Amino acid sequence: MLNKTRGRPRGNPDTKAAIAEAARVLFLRHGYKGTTVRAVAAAAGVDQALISYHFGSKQGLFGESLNLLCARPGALDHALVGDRAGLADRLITAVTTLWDATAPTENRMALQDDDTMRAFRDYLESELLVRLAEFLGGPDATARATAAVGVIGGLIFTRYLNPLRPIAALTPAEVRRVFGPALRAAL
Amino acid sequence: MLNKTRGRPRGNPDTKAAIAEAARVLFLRHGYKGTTVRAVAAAAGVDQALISYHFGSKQGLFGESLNLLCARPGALDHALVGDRAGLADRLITAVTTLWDATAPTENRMALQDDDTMRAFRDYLESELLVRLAEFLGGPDATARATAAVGVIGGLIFTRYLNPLRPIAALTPAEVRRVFGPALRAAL
DNA sequence: CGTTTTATTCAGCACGGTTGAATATTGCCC
DNA sequence: GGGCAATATTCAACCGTGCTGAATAAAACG
Repeated sequence: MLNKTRGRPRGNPDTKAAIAEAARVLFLRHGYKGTTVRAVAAAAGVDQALISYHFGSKQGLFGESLNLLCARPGALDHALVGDRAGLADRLITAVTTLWDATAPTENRMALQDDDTMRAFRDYLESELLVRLAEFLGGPDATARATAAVGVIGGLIFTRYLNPLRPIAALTPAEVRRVFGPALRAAL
Repeated sequence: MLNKTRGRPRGNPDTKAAIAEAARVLFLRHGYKGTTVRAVAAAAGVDQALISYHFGSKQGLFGESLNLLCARPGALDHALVGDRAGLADRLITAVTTLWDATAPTENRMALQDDDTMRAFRDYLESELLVRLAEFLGGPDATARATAAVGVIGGLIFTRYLNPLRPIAALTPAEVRRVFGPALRAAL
């Protein structure tokens, strides 16, 4: 696209990382649909085709550049150790700290397109739910984990994805107080 | 597209309604992104251009063909009369019957449309929340109503808007059993 | 050194939403 | 009732998007 000579470049620049970084910024700012492959390529100073080459598809780019952030594996891990009594509070705290950090108020609505939803869903379903059930143990572990995921999903939805003013305005401590009983009941 | 003579057709066929109906079916079956304007036009037996003409845009079509179903006002009203003990169950039942009816089993769609989200949010915020707080009464009525809306929002989100398989697969009775404790705790 | 592998640009395809022009029908007004 | 604007429709084309295959140049490896 831009007169950079064809063929492999000199040195070994980590172009893939550069693309991923540019993509991360743009995805957070404009959402999935609002970010074109060409725009990412331009921001990274490379040709559009490189994205397909390195990441296979726009989906792949999205996953590799953002999943680390949103569905950061192990982000909730330290909530899943310790006593059962404090579990609910630890989970809520983990959720609020994680999301309050990654989504700085303005850019929350950008996470509303369907591909983000899918990534998020997969995370809740195959990561959080099974881990929780594992941690809980017992006969109705799955049912209780399901209920808990429902409550946590509700928190994330009503506070971050489609923020209701009264819920988004709460401080983390208030969130704990408001959602705590429900989550404890679910577990 | 198909050799139908150009210009205005005979009689006054309600083509706009036909398009909306075809769109409703396809949107429910394939979701927003998976439904092309051309496909809707073909299903309705008209030219693609007509949908821009009648609805302005694909978004507009989406809104007009589906919004009526989701934001049905007063749908939860009869849950808000009666004793406090059965309130949680009545609310959950109202939600499941309402949404199970509008989205035929398998193909729950992802409502990622901005306008739909906003309408839904406004409904939860200014209808359900204040009504609930009113019904509950007492000093911390608002806090408890907020928590309840969070739980209900979680149910709707994880079962209908962005359906997690384990939750979407539950029967209404199971939903009551799983979400009941959390909602009762919130109230 | 020669060969294979890898990283890159370039040109272009296929598809999706939208638009402007052409055209036929209805509905209104005198 | 006849003329004329408004309306509803098709057709053809545009522009942006994600993606792909060919060409090419540097690196990696023997």
